[in-house]
Amino acid sequence: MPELPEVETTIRGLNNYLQKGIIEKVNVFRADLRYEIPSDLTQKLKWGTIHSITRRSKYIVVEIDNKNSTFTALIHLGMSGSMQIEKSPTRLNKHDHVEWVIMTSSGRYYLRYNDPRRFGCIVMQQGNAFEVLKSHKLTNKLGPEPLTSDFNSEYLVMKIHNRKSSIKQLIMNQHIVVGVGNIYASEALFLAKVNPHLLGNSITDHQAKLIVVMIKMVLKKAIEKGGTTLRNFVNSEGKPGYFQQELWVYGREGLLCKKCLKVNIEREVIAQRSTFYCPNCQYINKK
DNA sequence: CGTAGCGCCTGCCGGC
DNA sequence: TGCCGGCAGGCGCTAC
Repeated sequence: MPELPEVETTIRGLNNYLQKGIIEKVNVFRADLRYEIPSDLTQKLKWGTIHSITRRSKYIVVEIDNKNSTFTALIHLGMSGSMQIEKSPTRLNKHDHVEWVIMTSSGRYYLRYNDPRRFGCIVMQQGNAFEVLKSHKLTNKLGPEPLTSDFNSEYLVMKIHNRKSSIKQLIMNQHIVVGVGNIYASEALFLAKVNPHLLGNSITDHQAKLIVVMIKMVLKKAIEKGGTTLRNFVNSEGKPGYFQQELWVYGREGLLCKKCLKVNIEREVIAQRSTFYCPNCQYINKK
C-alpha cells in the first residue's frame, strides 16, 4: 500500500517522538510476515539506542546502537502495513504484529507495526545503515531516489531506451527508480501526458524529461499532504493523508477527466496492476 | 540479461 | 442474510 510519500510521512512522525530513544522491550506477537522475524530480534535490540530513523526506497531504516555493536533494521510496510505510536499501553489492534517499548527524554512510547496482509517484512543485520543498505539482498540493487539529482532524464533514457516493457511498469521498477508505486505511476504519467501503454523504447527525450519532472512533483506534493489515504493508511500519529483529494486519475474510472473535461478516465490492467489514464490527455499519436 | 506471470494474505464491497 | 468474485498502495521468485 504505502509508496514513498506514505513511508516518508511515517518516518517523519517516528522522528518526532523516538530520537535517541532506548528500546526497553520488543514484543513479537506474530513473526510470520513475508519473512519470519528472527527469533533473536528481541534480545539483540534490548537496551539498544535508536541512532537514526531514515528512509531508503519504501524501507524504513532504523539504526540501533547496542553496547559495542550496531544493528540496522529494514522495515517494509508491504501493501497494507503501517506504524503507530501510542503514549500508553492501549489495547492492541487486530494485526498489530510487533511492539517496541521505547523510553525517550519526553516519555515512554509504544511503537506498533500493523499489517493485515503480512506482505511487509522486518529484517535485521549487523552494521550501520549505510553498510546494511549496501550489502543486504533486499536493498543492494535498488535504483536512485527519485527526489535526488541522480534521477534525471539522461539516466532514465539510459535505463529504458531498449526496454520493451510499458513505461508504467518501468517507472514502478525499483531497480530503475525507487518509491513510485501504483498510484503515483498513473498520476505522474497523466501529468506528463504520456500514455501508460507506451513501451520504454518508444519514449522520446522530451517525454522522459516530463516524466522525471512529474514524478518528482507528484511525490513532493503528496509528502506535503501527508500521503494518500484510500482505505486505512494512517501516519504514525494515527492521522490519514490528504493527497487523495488531488488525484487526477487514480481510482477515477468512468469519471470525467478533471483536466480536459471531455472524456472519462479509463482503467486497464497493465502487468496485473490497475492503471488509470485519460485517453484524451494521454492520447497516443500514431504516425 | 529482460520479460511475464504467480503467489503470498486479509478485508471490503457489490451483486445475486 | 450469506456466499462469491473481484479488487486492493508490493515485490520476490520462477520459468522461459
